[in-house]
Amino acid sequence: MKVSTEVQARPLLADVDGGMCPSRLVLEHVTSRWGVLVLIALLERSYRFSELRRRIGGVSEKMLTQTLQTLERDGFVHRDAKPVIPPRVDYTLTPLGEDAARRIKALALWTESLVPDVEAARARYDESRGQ
Amino acid sequence: MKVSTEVQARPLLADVDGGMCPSRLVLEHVTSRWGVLVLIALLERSYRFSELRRRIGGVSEKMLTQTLQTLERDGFVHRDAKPVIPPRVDYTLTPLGEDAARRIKALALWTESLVPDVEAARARYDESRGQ
DNA sequence: CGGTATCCAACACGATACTG
DNA sequence: CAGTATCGTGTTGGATACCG
Repeated sequence: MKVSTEVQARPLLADVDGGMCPSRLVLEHVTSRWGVLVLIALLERSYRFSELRRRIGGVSEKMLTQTLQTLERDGFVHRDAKPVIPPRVDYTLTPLGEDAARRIKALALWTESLVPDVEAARARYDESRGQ
Repeated sequence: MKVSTEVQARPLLADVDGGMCPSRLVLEHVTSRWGVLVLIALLERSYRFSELRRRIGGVSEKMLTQTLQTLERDGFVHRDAKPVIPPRVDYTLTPLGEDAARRIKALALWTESLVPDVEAARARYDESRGQ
């Protein structure tokens, strides 16, 4: 039996041979530009496609589709396509998605609260060299 | 004085006129590919440039430099350049950076714990259409 | 309505070479 | 050692047009 000579032999989020580690991919999906906004929006209620698009604002159809597909594939979002005319598709969070959304929202709120500090730090940094 | 007519008038992380909102930028910096790894590494101790580069692995000089500069400018990382020959530069977390790093690390750990669920979800998704 | 397909510009990123 | 500068390329993401 191999003795554990190294604690944390594979560092957190380290890449594997050719490509990113799986957890890095998940992290990327839930913190992606539109992924964050989708998760936070769906936390309040379920949305239809175009409704969600208006709710978020500034997202192209392509990117919203792509984001929703990725989140659905990862098991964060449930897609409910009703076979009616005109088509109607509702998106909701799965239990996993709710967990993710709450964490991401907390992070987003913390980030917002941080903005003044960060902008002050940037001003200091820029002034100390830009001048 | 302006009265607050709208609760949540500007949705969380919404973009402003031409460009991303400030908090989105901060979120992007701390969750960026190398930003995450830098913060987590510096949480254990301070590192010199090349030391940090080896510790992380797979990061180019350019990207590490860029990441460190961004994090320094935002006030998450402190850069201590000692005027000696050969040059020696130590990087440490600021108090703000420690806060960020702990949150990011928690998120990363949660993400890792999630990988089996996500991979199972993906397998289900792919099978239900790929076939 | 809820997508898909295609095109294209912008940029992120790595490799390499060079500097203080 | 700790960067900076430059270049080339692959990916990202928006606009547009079309489909069931």
